[in-house]
Amino acid sequence: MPELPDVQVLKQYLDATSLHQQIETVEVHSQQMLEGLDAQQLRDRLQDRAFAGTRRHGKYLFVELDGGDWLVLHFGMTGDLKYYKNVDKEPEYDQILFRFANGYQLAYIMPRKLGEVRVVDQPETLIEEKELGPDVLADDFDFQTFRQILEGRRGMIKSRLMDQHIMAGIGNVYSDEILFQAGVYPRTHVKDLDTDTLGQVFDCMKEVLHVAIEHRAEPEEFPDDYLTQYRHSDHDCPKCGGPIERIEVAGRAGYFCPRCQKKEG
DNA sequence: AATATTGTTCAGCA
DNA sequence: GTGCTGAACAATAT
Repeated sequence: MPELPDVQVLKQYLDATSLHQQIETVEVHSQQMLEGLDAQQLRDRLQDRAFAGTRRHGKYLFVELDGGDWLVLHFGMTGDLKYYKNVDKEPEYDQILFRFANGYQLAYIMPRKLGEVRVVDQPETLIEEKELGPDVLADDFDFQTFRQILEGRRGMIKSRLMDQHIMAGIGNVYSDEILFQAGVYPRTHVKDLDTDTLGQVFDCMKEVLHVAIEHRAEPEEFPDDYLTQYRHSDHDCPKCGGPIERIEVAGRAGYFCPRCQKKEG
């Protein structure tokens, strides 16, 4: 479930393993995720160059090439990265392989092939093209910004949190966790949230995302009162012990506790 | 064997 | 313009 925290962990992983090594070749097992260029063109753009650094915006990871271009990686719903040397460590569903001069390789893993890989001149090019809102963990994304973005907007808070066009990074799973920690019913309309409650949502958003990153985005390691690791089982609410309910919001399954998340704002 | 997932995009509609 | 719904995309686990 690569949402912001997952992508941030992947960024740290790539930083720790794959920077400043000469790329010998790029092996493309499926072209399906390539956007705007084919396998040969991708190889030509990357060969004999090195990854120089990374940036993240929302759920997108940007990898700077030492020649100036940027590789864009989106992980869809099932994407992952793995850095390894020996064939016995080779992961399944490695759709694109970046082979380095030191014998190691970085695999772009994507079992369900709904991802995106491309090359742009600047991250801003992609951000503008996709019309992405500001990254919710950016330093200048403060409560003022959050409130202004939501001001005058219609619809339900869960939908707006997941709207990449107004703010980027939050998906289905973390929107549920944020609203659970904030004690806000997912279907509450934005216009019905008073300033205090909105502040609560904002604080929980920053908190949940930071905590998730600290725990390497692995739900099993999250604090005991987090909902994420229980959202699929028939587990009771980790805060009050009551039953967890499932609802449809914006065409997706949302999980919440009716006792802890009251319907008024 | 049908169904639920996960994110993005787009068409159609209120 | 805004937002919702449903479909499409892929492939797997249950």
